[in-house]
Amino acid sequence: MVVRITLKDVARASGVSPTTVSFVLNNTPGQTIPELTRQRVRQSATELGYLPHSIARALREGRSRVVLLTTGRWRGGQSLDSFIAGVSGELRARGHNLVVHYGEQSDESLAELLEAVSPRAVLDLAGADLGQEGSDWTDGLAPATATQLRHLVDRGHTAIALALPSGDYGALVEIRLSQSQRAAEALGIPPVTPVMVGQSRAEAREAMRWLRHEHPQITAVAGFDDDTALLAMGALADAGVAIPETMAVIGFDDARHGAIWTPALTSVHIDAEAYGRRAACAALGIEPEEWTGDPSYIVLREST
Amino acid sequence: MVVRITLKDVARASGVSPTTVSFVLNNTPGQTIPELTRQRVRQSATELGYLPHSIARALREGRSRVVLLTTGRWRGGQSLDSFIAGVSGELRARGHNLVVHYGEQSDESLAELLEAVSPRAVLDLAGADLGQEGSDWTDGLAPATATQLRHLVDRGHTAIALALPSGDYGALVEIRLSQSQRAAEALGIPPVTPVMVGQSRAEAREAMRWLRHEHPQITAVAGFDDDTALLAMGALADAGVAIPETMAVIGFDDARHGAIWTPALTSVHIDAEAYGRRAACAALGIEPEEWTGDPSYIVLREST
DNA sequence: GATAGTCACTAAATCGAATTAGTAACAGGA
DNA sequence: TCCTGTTACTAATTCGATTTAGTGACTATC
Repeated sequence: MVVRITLKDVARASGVSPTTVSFVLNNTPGQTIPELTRQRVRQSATELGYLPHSIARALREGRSRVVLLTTGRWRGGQSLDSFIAGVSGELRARGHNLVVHYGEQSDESLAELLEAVSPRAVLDLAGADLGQEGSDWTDGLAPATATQLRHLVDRGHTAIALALPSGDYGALVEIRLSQSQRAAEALGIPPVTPVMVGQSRAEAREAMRWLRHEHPQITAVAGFDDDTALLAMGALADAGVAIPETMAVIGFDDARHGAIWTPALTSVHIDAEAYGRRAACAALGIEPEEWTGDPSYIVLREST
Repeated sequence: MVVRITLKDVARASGVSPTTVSFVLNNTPGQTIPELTRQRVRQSATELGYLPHSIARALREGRSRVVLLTTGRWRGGQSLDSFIAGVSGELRARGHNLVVHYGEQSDESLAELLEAVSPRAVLDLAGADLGQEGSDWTDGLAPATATQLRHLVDRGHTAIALALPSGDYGALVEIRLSQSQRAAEALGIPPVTPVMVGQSRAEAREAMRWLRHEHPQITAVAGFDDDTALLAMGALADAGVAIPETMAVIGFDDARHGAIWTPALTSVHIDAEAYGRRAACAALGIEPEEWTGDPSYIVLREST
């Protein structure tokens, strides 16, 4: 930190010019430098503990080797954590770093941030990348959605409701719904019945009352996420409905606290690391590695 | 992005040298520049939409106007969110930006990250800043801890257990415990009884059985956090204990899902924004603004 | 009228790495 | 012998803002 080792220092130590050092350390193609010299340079670089000053490099190259991830209002959930871990790991392996900007941001502050970091790329979970279908991340949810419904179908349920939250989840609610309908079709069951459970226990009770009155044939509720599922499950319990005997409930994205409940909530665990790695490759403009199948699985607890 | 407006452009537009522009825009002290010229410069700067290129600036100044927050394993909770919001807001107001690095990091990758971002300062929640007593953030929890116990005392409880999690919470468990003991003393009640509820429902049941057998006089459980409190509450419910009549339960840090439970969990809401702002000032080496009292309050639900 | 002091500026160096445009030195072919 | 090509390098410029060290022009003082 205090004394910075620069290209010049390495050049001096190895008896060549800074230019040559740069050529060697960057493996600049089209340069004819004998192996002996290369070794000398590399050795004194490691001996001195040379680390390229990335700000200088960024100034020259016009952008830094940092990728910025903005999450917007998106919060929590196991899958976000593993997604971030995946992005971060992949980027690191490719000489880059991940940096996360939290919270919703105005366009203005985003511009400032871009200025401040000059990232190589931006992964915007809040905006385009999450909001519209077709991104890796949202497409990644489709198999998980299918996993959720398949579990219920495997247990003999065919009339299924999808509990949806109200509040600021952006386009994600729509996406999950349409993915569920597609999955239902593929599984050969009738379309799922969407039901808004709102944010509070009272709203959820009302919603469940409506559901059981209007759709008495329904025997299972799939949740938009674990909180939504828990809200529905609590409301059903309040109404004296036996879970899972009369009504099965399954969550989504395996938030830790689903396990604490009585009955403990069955959920879909999404290993989003693979998506994270793919997203990282996409951000760097690299062809992503081969796809290794669907990384979502059921965490079986008591509610189904 | 594509066409960058530089100091030179502003200089050309306003008919002065880049030096003068820099002096004007940075309000460099000790410079005698008439107000008329200043206005001219400032006007063409805004007209052209000039934004200083912070990488160039960082290169010159030796560090960027970014503050890095590393969270380590610390996860979730309302208060982390508001803490981050506070830090972020304060920094922005002072011309800086916050960037969060998630996940535990090796020293090596931290060094890399520092290289990549050259932050003005680092706020390390995982390490020193969180782990040891005496930091703003952990000291900030003391009044919240007192709030938690005071609520129980106000409701007539004097024999109180503190439910603690197992797992990787670092020094925070110790800190909360010692703060609780201090608060208990100040409130004139006997020391709280620590009880490890573990991670699973089964462990929690065992812990609650032990607690009720060994300390039958205890009438209230305070949680390390909401998940811990919920775990304890679920175990008590399993054992047929009436909540809050026989045993009151209160959480900490008001995670959203506490409200979904039956009975809904009373908790302590911590408005950590103020702490965040103070932490930001500390990071920038600025004397923080005046302290405006304890920003924690009780969210009263059904469990107390 | 010489000197000092302010005013209103500017030229040039600087931060560190990347890169373009070279240049000596030598080899091989016509 | 001259010319072309290759090898093994290097000098100098660039990225954009900051900052030091000036420089003329003018005013005030002795």
